[in-house]
Amino acid sequence: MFPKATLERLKLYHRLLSEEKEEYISSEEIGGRLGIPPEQVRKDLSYLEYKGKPKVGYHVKSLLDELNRLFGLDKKVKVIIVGAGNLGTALTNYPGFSNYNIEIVGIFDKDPAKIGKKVGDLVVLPMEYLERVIKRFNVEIGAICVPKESAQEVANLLVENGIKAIWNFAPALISVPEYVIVRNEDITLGLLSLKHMLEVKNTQSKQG
Amino acid sequence: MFPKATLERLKLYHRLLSEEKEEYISSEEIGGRLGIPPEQVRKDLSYLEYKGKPKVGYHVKSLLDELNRLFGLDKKVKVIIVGAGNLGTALTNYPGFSNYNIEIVGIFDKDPAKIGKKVGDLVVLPMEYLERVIKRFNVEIGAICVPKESAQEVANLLVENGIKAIWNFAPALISVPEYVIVRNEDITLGLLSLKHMLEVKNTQSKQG
DNA sequence: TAGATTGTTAATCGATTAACAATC
DNA sequence: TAGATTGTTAATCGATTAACAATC
Repeated sequence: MFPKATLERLKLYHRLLSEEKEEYISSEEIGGRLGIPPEQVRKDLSYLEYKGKPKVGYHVKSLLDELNRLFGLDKKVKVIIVGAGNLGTALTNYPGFSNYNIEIVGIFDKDPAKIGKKVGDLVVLPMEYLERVIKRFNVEIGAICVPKESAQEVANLLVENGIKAIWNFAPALISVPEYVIVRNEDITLGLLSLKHMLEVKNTQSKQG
Repeated sequence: MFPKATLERLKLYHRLLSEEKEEYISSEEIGGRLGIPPEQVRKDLSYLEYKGKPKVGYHVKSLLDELNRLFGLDKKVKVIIVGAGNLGTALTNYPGFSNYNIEIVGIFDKDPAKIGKKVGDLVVLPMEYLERVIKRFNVEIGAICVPKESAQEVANLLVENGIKAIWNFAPALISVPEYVIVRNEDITLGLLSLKHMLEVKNTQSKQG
């Protein structure tokens, strides 16, 4: 397939194109807005089936369609969320997901105080309902929004019940069988990057 | 300095070492747990001042100290959060931040219904207090937890008030002067990765 | 000492950049 | 047609891997 780095940039192009109002866009324009050299943009897009038009640029809608297909956005995917704390609630209520053709069909918690509470259109269910909901709605993705101490336990439960991919928001390493996809969204890693950049900048300004 | 890819892995080593109970750890062990070849681990660690001991491995505490210094975790940094919705609340209440030597000193919202509400030990303040809090506490990082429509507006406000780094949780591109550091935590990009991996796996299993 | 593990140099691989040809 | 922009090939650069020397 294409380079890992290219895939990362294709995600950025996708976001940019989703908000683009013009009919055509050039590699110069895309690159300029994202801070990426236009040659790189063209190279990246050359991996796709869709071809741009010399002198005109890339047809936004066609290119977006191609990227949607690539990212599987043309197929609906069901998601459940485990953990009805602030993060799980934020995720459930996130307004942008409809654009990505995913549907949140359940939110779970083990805390009796949270069970029965309404979160958006959903009602927080006890963990015992996990299996039923996964099977009934054919859920493919499970999001882990529990404290890191319970992350592995929840991961095991999701795997046992046939979930295909885990979206892990807990700042913890989880181990799963190799056939299960894991995507980690550990904000503490982001924080390390930020602090590092601040640190580098501070020491540079002292030296320079 | 060292490669960008190395820095990313150093963050993973940092997280792993923070939870390690043994006194020494080998590159084999680190790599095994993170799915990284041990040669790569040694190469990465060779960029640091700290040296491991042949036949013994790396002294966990010393290595962690070195990484803490590298990431600027030995210096306290103040953070404010703009947006007191579920995400801003989740971030404010996040229990792990004390380990990273950051302190959340304020949470802001423009919604009168949210102002005055308690979030952890803090009280949600109106936007007018932003400047005062930033100056008073010498705040370096501002986290944007508002809907994407307001993200740029908030970013401008933060920049005007002298914030050094922006931690952007809104799924939007924001533009800031080049001297301001931006770290984007756009979960919609993570979602694209997940859907792509599912898509690839599904088409592979159909073909294979 | 022998053996295990780190550290480093060289070789390979992959990604980016530059140059230019193709094309509308 | 001339000019602008894409697409592609080749050259460069950077990161990973392999091999092995250093060392406790």
